[in-house]
Amino acid sequence: MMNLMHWRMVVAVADTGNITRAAERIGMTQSGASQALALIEETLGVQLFSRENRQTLPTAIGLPVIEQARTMLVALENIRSTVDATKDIQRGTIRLASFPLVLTTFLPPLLRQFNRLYPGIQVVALEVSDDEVETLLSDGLVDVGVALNPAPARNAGRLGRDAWVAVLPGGHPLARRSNEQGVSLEELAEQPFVLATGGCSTNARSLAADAGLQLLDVRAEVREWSSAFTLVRENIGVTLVPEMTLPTHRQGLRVVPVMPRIDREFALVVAPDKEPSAAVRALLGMLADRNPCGSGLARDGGVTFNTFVD
Amino acid sequence: MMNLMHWRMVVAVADTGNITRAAERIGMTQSGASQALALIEETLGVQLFSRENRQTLPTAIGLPVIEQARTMLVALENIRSTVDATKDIQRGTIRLASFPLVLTTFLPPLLRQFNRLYPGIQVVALEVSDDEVETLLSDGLVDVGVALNPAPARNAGRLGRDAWVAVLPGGHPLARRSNEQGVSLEELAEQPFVLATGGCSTNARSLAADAGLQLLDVRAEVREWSSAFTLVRENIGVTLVPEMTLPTHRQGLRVVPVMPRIDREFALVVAPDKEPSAAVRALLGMLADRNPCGSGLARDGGVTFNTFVD
DNA sequence: CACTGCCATTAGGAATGCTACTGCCATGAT
DNA sequence: ATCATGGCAGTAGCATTCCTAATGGCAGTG
Repeated sequence: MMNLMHWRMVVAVADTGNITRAAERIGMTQSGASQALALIEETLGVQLFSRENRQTLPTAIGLPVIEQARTMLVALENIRSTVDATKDIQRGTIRLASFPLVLTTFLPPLLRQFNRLYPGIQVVALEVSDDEVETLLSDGLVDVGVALNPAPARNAGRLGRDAWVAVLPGGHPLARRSNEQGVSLEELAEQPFVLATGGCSTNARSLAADAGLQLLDVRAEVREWSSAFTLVRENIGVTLVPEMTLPTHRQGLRVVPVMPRIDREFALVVAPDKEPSAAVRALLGMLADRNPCGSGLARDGGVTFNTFVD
Repeated sequence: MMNLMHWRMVVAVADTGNITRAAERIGMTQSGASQALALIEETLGVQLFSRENRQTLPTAIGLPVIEQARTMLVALENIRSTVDATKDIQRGTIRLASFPLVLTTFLPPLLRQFNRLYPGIQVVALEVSDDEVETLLSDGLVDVGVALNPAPARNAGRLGRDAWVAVLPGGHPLARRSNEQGVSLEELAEQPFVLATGGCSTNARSLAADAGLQLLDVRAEVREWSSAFTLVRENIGVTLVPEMTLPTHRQGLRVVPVMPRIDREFALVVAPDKEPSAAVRALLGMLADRNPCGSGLARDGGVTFNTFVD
């Protein structure tokens, strides 16, 4: 009763009204068909067909049973077509370009879940500077990239947003500012400064320049955020970093919001005027699914990686 | 992929997120579960689950497949409950009382089809006179009986109707009557008469009496219809019989309608104020199914029988 | 490091399921 | 009557499937 082949027999007999023809339709012996039927009837304890003289017809109990058997076979057929219809997301490769910050914060959980849902699709993440992403996309060297504040018209999958915050030594005069008041970019630019880039062209210096300012007293320029925090602890200067790069242990540090806020949004984008592959659409679809419901995306920073492999 | 047990595994894994627990839920080894899953995935050529660190979760393709698998299992469960719910029509006996005419005409095809649809139910037919049926019913000696012109209020299954016709020797004066004009009961009652009863108390004599007449010249009284036809052929007299008893070969006979028509309706009835069994309800249900659509009930007379056995 | 939870793999034995063959029954033709 | 035919059931045996038991690998965790 647990063998779907037997139920195929039941349906075939119902269709043909004849065990012998049902058997050859399925490609089996008449004997096997007869046995299959008998086995099912015995297991159910019910006669499903009346063996008439020249035909084998369903009984009153057989009729609804046959209907359910058809349902089972239709479901099986649906499974087959579902699998066939999803051939394009069964295997494949997505080349992804991202700058380090997002690559180590937003992307890991996303790509982890993507890899869970689409284990056949390999995501190759390329760590680049933020200003290289668009070039790679339009050159077709990557399929999807991380963009900052993308144009709304663009087919983008929102990853999240973050704000820049000031990090000061514990004893610094500005460290007494309340979280509500915060500090301004002007105030920060005047302080002895530890410039951290995180490998990004968007950094404290470019932000200041955007605001018509310049950092007046840069005491150090480092690539790693963690290096900057160490230097701030040592009272070398203040720094300005994306909120999400903050370490969990912050002894000796004071984090103060920048006012007015400097926000930016991260999103996955594809090359304009290019049809994304089914795999890429699946990746963007995951973001579309989860963003309306708000986050669900846990922070999971600190991981360094280049490739997600099946 | 053709083994429903495997699909039970798939669903159980989806439910528990854990192959080991799924296995013990179904009462199988972890090893077997793992193999079942692997077999299905291999046959489909698709990975349905991602083996995460501590749980086994469905992939994007797995999700719809699992849904269809559930459909299959639900259908199987429906089959089980259908069978359970029809225990009362799987075996049983119906005692049926009928007078010979209906027993040999309307009932054989009906009971044949009933036996096909409900092979577990034995129908024991009792051949009685028409006036005994109601007694047997109310005494509980039979479950269902054939009635003539039952009250509309009664829970009855219509079998069909027939009309009485006159059968005359070929050279008889009344034999020249057109089918439209027919002959009247009065005219017939005056003729030399062959009285055929068919074992029924409703016969030519009782019909005449109902009309305030009497048969003036009864030359023979026989039980078998066929005997009456022979006697009519021999010019012994005329006779009055139910239409359906007419032989197929009618050489030497002239069949003329009786005007005004004398009709009667046959129906299966149960004892009043008694709840019929499920088996009897099934039998009456068959008549209800077929009567609105008009007949379909082929004539199949001439068979003498008492019992229909599986 | 040991330990645990979870899964895959292997080998072997049991059960299942199919085929080939035979027999039975009813029907219909000769 | 007899035979031929069509359809189903029963049996033996073989091939396959499928399950269990045991082992090993891998990733977290104390």
